[in-house]
Amino acid sequence: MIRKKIAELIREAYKGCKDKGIFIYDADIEPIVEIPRESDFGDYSTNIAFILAPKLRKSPRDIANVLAEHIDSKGLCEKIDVAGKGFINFHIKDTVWRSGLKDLFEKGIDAFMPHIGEGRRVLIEFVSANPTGPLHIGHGRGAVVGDVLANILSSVKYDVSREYYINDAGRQIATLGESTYLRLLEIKGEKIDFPDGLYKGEYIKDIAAMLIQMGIEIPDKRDDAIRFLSQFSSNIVMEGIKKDLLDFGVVFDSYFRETELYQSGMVDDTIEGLRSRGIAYEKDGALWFKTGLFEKDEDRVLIKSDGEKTYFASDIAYHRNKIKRGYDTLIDIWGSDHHGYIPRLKASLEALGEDRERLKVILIQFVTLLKDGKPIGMSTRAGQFTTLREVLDEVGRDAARFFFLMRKSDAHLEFDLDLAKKTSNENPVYYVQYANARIESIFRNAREQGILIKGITEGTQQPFEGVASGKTDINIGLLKLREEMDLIKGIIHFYDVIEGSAKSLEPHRLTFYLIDLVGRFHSYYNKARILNENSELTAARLMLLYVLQKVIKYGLKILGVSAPDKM
RNA sequence: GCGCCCAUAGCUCAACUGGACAGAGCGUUGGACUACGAAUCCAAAGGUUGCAGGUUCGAAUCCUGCUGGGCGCACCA
Repeated sequence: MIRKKIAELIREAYKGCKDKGIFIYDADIEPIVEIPRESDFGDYSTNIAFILAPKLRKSPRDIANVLAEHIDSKGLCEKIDVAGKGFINFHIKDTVWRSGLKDLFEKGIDAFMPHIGEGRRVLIEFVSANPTGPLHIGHGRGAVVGDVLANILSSVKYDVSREYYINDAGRQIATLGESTYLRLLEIKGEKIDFPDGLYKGEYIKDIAAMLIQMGIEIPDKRDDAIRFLSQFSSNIVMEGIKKDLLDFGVVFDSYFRETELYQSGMVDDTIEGLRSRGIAYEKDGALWFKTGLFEKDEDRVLIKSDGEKTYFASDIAYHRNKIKRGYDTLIDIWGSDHHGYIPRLKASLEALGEDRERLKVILIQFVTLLKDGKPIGMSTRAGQFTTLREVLDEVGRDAARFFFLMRKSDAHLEFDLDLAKKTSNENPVYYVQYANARIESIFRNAREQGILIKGITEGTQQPFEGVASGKTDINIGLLKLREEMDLIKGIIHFYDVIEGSAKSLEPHRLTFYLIDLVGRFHSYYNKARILNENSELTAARLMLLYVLQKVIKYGLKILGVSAPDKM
């Protein structure tokens, strides 16, 4: 909120200088306003003088001085000074921070959310694991990143949909059917030599056993049986996946099936479009896509010489379909091992006459599970992968989600099972949740002490009406400890964090913010008493905690982590 | 061989996308509860940001070349 105003002040000052003929450079400026590391450098700072220096042919320091003189802070700033070689530092008045707090108290958190996504539709496609086996830990990471990103984008008013793409047309499903078939024969007493390339997980045996238990008849002919079992097994597996996701707090708006693309003719249609534009050509009996027209990449096959279409073909059709459904931005969340696929998919969008930048791919790096300080290997083939379900059962949803959000997604993640399980100070999840519980506890004590607090409930705008002294007005001017100011500033930074997180598509920023925010609270708590002899001061401090708790809960809600009142 | 990603305190990671003296947590050492929850707080120690160059007012961040790790490069999915 304040940050934007600072940027505006700089723009105005710049314009003033331009109008006066002090600066002879016509272009508009987009000043970068940041929060300096050192508190001595003020609350906000800009490097605009450095940017302008080469254009104005003056020293940054001179430009900063002139600009600073022309900034009318409109009562926002205590002082504005020029430091270093040309930074302009803004020291915001404490009263401004406090009234920001009061605004949040009176109008609620939502009222000040930046509406940067207004009127824009986003489709986030994630997880999209083939229904051939249970979700493993890597899928879990992608699931959380996608889910939280969707929450973040929603909070800044994007119209967001979550979609799961089911590859149910390819060979993998047939392989699944074949695997089930063999297990079935095995249960019936046949000696089976299980070939490589089939799925060997225990869950296949479970499915086979289930078939027998339910007395389901399968077709006699092997091919028919496998076809039947493919469908049956993948449906069972898909149900399991949905259940895991649900328990993980991830719910999709839609499931899109690859077979639908074929049945509706969208794949053929798309291929025909590419062919007629001369972007697809035949060679060696196959149909190729001219990736080379758009990327430094090899041409790729759309239709194999045996007439079968590749995944690439259906993926193009799928993304075209997404655009047709009216989404402005397409976000795909993939495992990082698919990175090589990005150029050709973007190229295909371009080939279809779309803006390739509409597609944003977020890569999720691998997760290494640690137990007793040692990595646990995982291989789907060998059937000893570590499933999301196991991790969920082991450490719980809150810890699992939080841990996945503690790294930026394109970095490897070491997931320490033992640490995530600990209910101790080493576990950052509890650090944040504890703050909320602590605040709640203070509210409980306040009530017990007879400090009149009217409904600390959502939607009530004046929760502290009639605090002890009988006053309804809260004197926020009493909040002047350094720790109180740090906390207030932290609260107001929330909006910058959300916006930054939404623009960069980086959910982990919110996690770090929350840890930092509650750290400020814990320090404050140890420094000052909330409930004290001075009833006015008590009221002011309770109000501060009230708003703080709202922000913590809001943040945790976005992360999909619970905020228990007692723990 | 070509391409993408990563390398930051003993460990796990940040650093607002090029900003000012590189920050947290864990671990180590020392301190703070007979009033609001010690799942907390305060303090100290800990760094040539893998190496070598370059770009500029300024580089962990951008460019080049190495070293070491991950992943891609199918008429597979």
